[in-house]
Amino acid sequence: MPDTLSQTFSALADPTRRAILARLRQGEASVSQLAEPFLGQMTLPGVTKHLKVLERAGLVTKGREAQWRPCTLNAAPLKDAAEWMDEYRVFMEASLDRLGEYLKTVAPPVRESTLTDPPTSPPAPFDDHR
Amino acid sequence: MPDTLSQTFSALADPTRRAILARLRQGEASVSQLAEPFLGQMTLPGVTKHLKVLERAGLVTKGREAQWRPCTLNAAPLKDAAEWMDEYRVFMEASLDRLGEYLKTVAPPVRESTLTDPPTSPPAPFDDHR
DNA sequence: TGGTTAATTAGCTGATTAGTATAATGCTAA
DNA sequence: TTAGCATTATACTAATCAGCTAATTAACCA
Repeated sequence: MPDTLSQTFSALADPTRRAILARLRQGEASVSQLAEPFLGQMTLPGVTKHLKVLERAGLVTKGREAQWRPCTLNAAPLKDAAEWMDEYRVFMEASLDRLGEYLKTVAPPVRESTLTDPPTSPPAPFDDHR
Repeated sequence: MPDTLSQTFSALADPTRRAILARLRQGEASVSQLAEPFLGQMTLPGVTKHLKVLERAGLVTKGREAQWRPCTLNAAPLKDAAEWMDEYRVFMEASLDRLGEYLKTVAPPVRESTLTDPPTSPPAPFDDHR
């Protein structure tokens, strides 16, 4: 019984599923419409399974229209994921700063604009064990 | 051979691993320090495995300090994930707007501040198949 | 040298996942 | 009522994952 956030991240951890979500940004689509780009590499039941994962994660909602199941994007669960990530925003910058420092030691500076700020998160000392 | 983004999301799809990352925001920590909060529910080798997943995803770097392996957070891979999510920002809002609309039909409005804007992404019509 | 601590490896189990092929369901239209 | 399309269900395989115990490596200290 995985928590919601894990289910969301898990659903996103597959390129086929991410492509389906990207396709749904352009609007509703039926299952076979969604499957069409993948039918070279995957069968229709395969796509159905991926859709079920997205559905379980609440990222896709399936309607009914005669024999079609128009699927729509529901990005609400992404909100939680994005909020979780926001906590790491400052560390993303810090990592890039570190990367910048590293590059400066390897290659001559190539006229970067703003790489001058002090590191945003001073590393805490490693206080041995216990 | 999963792509980088899938590896990142996959690594995040576990509460233990997310807790480890959260812990590392406060600075370096040894493996046993990281394991300590989980030792009630999990053994040390279990934590080592989770750390290996995080390491493979590039989210954690392990150093050497005598018999300890001080682990540090590397949030750089999160940058890509965050950028991927940014494409869905507008749809997160749209979902919330839809939620707001729905709530308005169910309960009397409870003095919400700004819930007045038109939907940010007009739903595209479902053009049957083909 | 031997003992202790930190961490990993190896080998196992059970659960989950991604994929397949084929069969079944449900709807529309002739 | 039957044919045909869209979708899902079933049943199977192979691979991966999360967890365990027990054993091993590696470093320190006395």
